[in-house]
Amino acid sequence: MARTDDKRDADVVAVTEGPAAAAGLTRPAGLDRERILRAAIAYIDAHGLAALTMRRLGAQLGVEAMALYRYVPGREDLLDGVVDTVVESLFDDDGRPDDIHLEHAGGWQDYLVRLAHGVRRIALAHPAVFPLVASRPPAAPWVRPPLRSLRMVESFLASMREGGFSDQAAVAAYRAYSSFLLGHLLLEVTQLGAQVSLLDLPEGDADAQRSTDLGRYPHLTDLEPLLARDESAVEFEESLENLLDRLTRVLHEARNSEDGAVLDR
Amino acid sequence: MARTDDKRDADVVAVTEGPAAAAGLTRPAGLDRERILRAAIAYIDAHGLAALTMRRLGAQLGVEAMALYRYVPGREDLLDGVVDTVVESLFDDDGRPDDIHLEHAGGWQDYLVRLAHGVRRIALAHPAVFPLVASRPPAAPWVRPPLRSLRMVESFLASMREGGFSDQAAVAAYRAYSSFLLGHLLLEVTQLGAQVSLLDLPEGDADAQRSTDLGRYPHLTDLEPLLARDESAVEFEESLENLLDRLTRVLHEARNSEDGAVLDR
DNA sequence: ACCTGAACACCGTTCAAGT
DNA sequence: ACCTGAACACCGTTCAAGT
Repeated sequence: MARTDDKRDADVVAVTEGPAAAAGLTRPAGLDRERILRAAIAYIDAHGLAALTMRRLGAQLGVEAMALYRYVPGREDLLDGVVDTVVESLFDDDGRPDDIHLEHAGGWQDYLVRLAHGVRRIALAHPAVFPLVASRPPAAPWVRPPLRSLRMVESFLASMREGGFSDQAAVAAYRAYSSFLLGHLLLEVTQLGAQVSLLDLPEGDADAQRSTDLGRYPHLTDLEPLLARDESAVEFEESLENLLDRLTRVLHEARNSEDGAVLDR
Repeated sequence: MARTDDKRDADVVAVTEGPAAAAGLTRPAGLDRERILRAAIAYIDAHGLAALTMRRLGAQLGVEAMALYRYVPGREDLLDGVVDTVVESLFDDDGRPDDIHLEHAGGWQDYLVRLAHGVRRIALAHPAVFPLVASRPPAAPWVRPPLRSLRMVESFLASMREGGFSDQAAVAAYRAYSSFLLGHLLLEVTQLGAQVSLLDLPEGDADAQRSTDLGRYPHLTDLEPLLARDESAVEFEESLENLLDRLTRVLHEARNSEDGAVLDR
């Protein structure tokens, strides 16, 4: 479905900044791993992950699919690259004036808040890409949980240690924090996708969804208006605050009773 | 890769209980939506999601791929069925003597603990299937977050209301609980997959992973032994307990100050 | 050096045909 | 009624060939 034979839209990538455009030779060719990755992200954002094929991505770049293999070993590696690009975009301050670099200037609590908001921002900016973050095998599998961005893990651990967390507490904090972030954002992003796919994919059986007989589910029926409300942003802030409170408590308790009864080794 | 031409293993489904096996006619044919779904789950567990194709699933069942379309509208629908089957397996007590039915007998706290353990059990039993739970579009998209099992949402809401939670508090609890559960289990399951894929997919470049130069990541290097420890089970219990404490606090606060300053509407 | 054409082995899915 | 064969449009990927 959704044929687009009538309209050639091979200029999605033309939405670049413009500095290299004046060079003169970067228009149709100038293939490049980074350009391919950016095009892939744009394509996934526009058409969904399932729609991204090597052939279509090639066409989008004005080239045959086979040309991509000069710069990318294969489709799986391409997806890894997409995830890495999106995650790393946290660090190159792309025009965000406020929460500039993710340094640990304002203390660990401020850092965790800024990091959470940063990750949420990229998740909402690329809702169709974000699930990949959770499903791709990690860069360093021995890190539990593995987050694919070692740079982010490193930055996290540094902040917590600077903030006075013991080694064990820093690692425990990393785990609690990353599972909170992943869980919340994945659900939020799935919601976005669900709303879209209702108007998009099934093409007209939106009532088939509503006709799910809720007769057997009185509480669900009853609470539908509350359940349907989108409180994601508020809940995100509340959960984040709660997590910070918990971590702060752990830190203070450890300071008062100055023995290491946390874990062995 | 991983050719298995030498061994015909079309009897994966033969691991059924045995009552209908005595009927005599269920051996090679007897195709059936439920049988197909069970075979699909077994296949994903054994070979991963990416390896599941209609053709291979057909072969597994001793049939051409095209025969499956009599019982399943297509691959996407098949995957939905797989998710639903796995999630609903929570409710048919499949030989678990202890945490029997998910009724709200022991109060809502006991219920939440049993539900969490039940979901964790099926996640760990089908680690390759579980990510689908998070990525498939939900049955009722207007439920936020959408969990694909309306029965589970209904059961959850009933328990909380019985426990004295207001409508708003019950819905808020549902959201906090489901995002905790999803986040934790997804990370845990990803870890499992990462360990497996190291020995499985790349076929010998396990050192390529370790050779990721950690020189630029001093904290990571430093904390490697702690980060590599699998404390999933403990962390799961702790996070769950913490969530329950929080919910209990909310409930009591609401009882003491008997006004509804929670939300508007 | 960089891209293409043709080819290979595989997909999901349809449908007329077999039994 | 239930399954198959052949076919269609599409995949990812390889590789010799073009420029």
